[in-house]
Amino acid sequence: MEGRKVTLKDLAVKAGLSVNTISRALKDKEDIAASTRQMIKDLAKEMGYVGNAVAGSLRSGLTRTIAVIVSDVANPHFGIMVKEIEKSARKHHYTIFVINTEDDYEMEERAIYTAIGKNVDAIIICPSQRGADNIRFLQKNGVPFVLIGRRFKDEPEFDYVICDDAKGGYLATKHLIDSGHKRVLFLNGPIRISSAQERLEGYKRAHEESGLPVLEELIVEVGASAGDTRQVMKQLIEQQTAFTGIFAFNDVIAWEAAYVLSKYSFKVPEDYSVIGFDNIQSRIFIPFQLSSVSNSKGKMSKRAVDIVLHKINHPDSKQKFNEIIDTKLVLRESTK
Amino acid sequence: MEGRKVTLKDLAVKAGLSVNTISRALKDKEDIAASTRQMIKDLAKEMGYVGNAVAGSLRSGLTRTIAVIVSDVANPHFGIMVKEIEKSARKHHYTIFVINTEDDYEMEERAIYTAIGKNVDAIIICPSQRGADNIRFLQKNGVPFVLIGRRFKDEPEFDYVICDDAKGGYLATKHLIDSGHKRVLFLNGPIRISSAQERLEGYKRAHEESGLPVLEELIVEVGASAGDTRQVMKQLIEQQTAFTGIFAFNDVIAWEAAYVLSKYSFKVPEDYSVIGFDNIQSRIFIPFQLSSVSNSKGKMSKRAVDIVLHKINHPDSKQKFNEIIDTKLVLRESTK
DNA sequence: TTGTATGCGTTATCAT
DNA sequence: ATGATAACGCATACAA
Repeated sequence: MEGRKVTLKDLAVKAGLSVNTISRALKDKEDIAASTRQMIKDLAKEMGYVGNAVAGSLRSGLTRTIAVIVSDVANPHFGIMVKEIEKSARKHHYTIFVINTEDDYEMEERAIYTAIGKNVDAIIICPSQRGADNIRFLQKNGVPFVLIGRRFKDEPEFDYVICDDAKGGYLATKHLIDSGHKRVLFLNGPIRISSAQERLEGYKRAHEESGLPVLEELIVEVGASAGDTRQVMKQLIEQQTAFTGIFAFNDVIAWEAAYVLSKYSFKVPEDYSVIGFDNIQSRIFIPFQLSSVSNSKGKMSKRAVDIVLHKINHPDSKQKFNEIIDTKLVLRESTK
Repeated sequence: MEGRKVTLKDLAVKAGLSVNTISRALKDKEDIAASTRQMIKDLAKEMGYVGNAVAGSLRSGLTRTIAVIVSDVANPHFGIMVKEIEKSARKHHYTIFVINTEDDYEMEERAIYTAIGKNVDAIIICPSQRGADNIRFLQKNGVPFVLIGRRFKDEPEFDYVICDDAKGGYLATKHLIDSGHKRVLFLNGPIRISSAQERLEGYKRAHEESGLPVLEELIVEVGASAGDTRQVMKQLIEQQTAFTGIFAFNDVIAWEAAYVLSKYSFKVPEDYSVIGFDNIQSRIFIPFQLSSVSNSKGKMSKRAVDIVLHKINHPDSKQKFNEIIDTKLVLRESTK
């Protein structure tokens, strides 16, 4: 019984009834004889009928589909968020498109066009922040959307869910300082990204509060591409830059930094304390017990779904969503 | 200019032309006056028009959408595959739905229904293997699909792309045996899964070739849920099961095993050699240099996309796709 | 060069 | 209780 998909029409012909009777029987409408309804349902099952949601959506205008646009699902940070978003969306009978942008502006633009073209009911996007035009286009287009993980401070109109990056950066840095580290290296992410800016704020505030100077040579930007951190760390070590603590923008960078240290026969935490951000350890068990900042990706993801669902269901609501999920320190064995 | 999405009709009204003139102008058909075309394009841009691909797909029957159904995107193994699939699909102007099954049979069934209902052009699925009915339904339904990473030996009709699990299991085990390990613990995945069965075959073959006995007490099944491996490892250590080498079904399990060993103050590779499967290290830099078996997830993913595209474009082709991608050993610092 | 009619699969409305 | 018809947005065939 392979080949073309079975349609309502096929069932109608087979049953000798009208398309519309079939449709309503399958939808459990009251005005269809119970016997007819049962007969039709049996037939549908037998013929392997699966409703064409696309056709239906043409009428209703809703596709029950949400686009999730992120840098890279292979990065555990986003992989976890996408998983949580999918799980939450599925509960509400939504399906998700996943599109990666590699944090590239043009890919982001194409992703947005694709999503709109596919008539998604909403978009959850972690913006590349190479510019705001893509997001402005979204806004203008009227598709409900919410930013996740990053925000535009200059664009108060864009709804977002982020974690408390400033607090996270503060906590991590303060922990190192309180443990006696006077020179804390910050391996930060690209500074165009709001979370990098805000974690840096936290880093600075922790220094100021402790009366320590913020040293520009200890604030280094590393790219997202694997291996970049290795390069940077090697150089810092070779030129004997002085530091004893390391705060990394995320766990992946922290791991990589720790690896380089071990290559130079340094021990963590004996010689260097290292702390990351993301707390991926709570999801994937890695034999390097990295201290980190937990940013509740599960909560962020769920909120993002709730927000877009709210916007879908209340198109006229003017409610603003500027949500900041709390962050907290998770100490393991890489700091002392 | 927020609100409803702009349609061809909106443009038509605004331009004082028919819907169809607009449609063809935007598609660069030859029979539209160059001036009109330009005017329409400018208008479309100004009004933020984005074509409704869904409506079009109702006519063409094609949605340019592929469903990717896997256990869990948050697992780096699947995260990497999904990323590669998306990348490859995007090149061909396809968008992907991602649905997680948690390896649950009913969630798998719902995932398949959802995918078919959304009219996807094809499905790439890593089956839960709790039964073959779901896949048989797919087959019956006529949606092009291909299995990825797992296969059904009893169902030669199902196309698949897998890696050479038997060879991988053999290579990993043989490497440990050749290094002098006489008792190799196999922390295997759920045995219902074909890749677990086939890696086990390799494990056994390596033993037989070396004249070593296969000891049932050294073959242990661990669940996918995080923490499961910890439990199992603790028990094995506490009851002083004798082994010096560990071959793990995947890197995540290997990491977790290594962690438990370190908790008991054992050293890797001095006290125990550990080898995993997946070679995630090549993508994510982790400060624990795990030896592993590379299964070319990038290649598998690309082939999976190529195969379903072939099936989409040649609906009448009877070509069978039973592809086995080579595996190879990648030695790092966790074995000796 | 442009407009009109039709159909994709479904559902809502209005008949019968 | 069931059937006929229109409509969703677009693309195609054909008419003007």
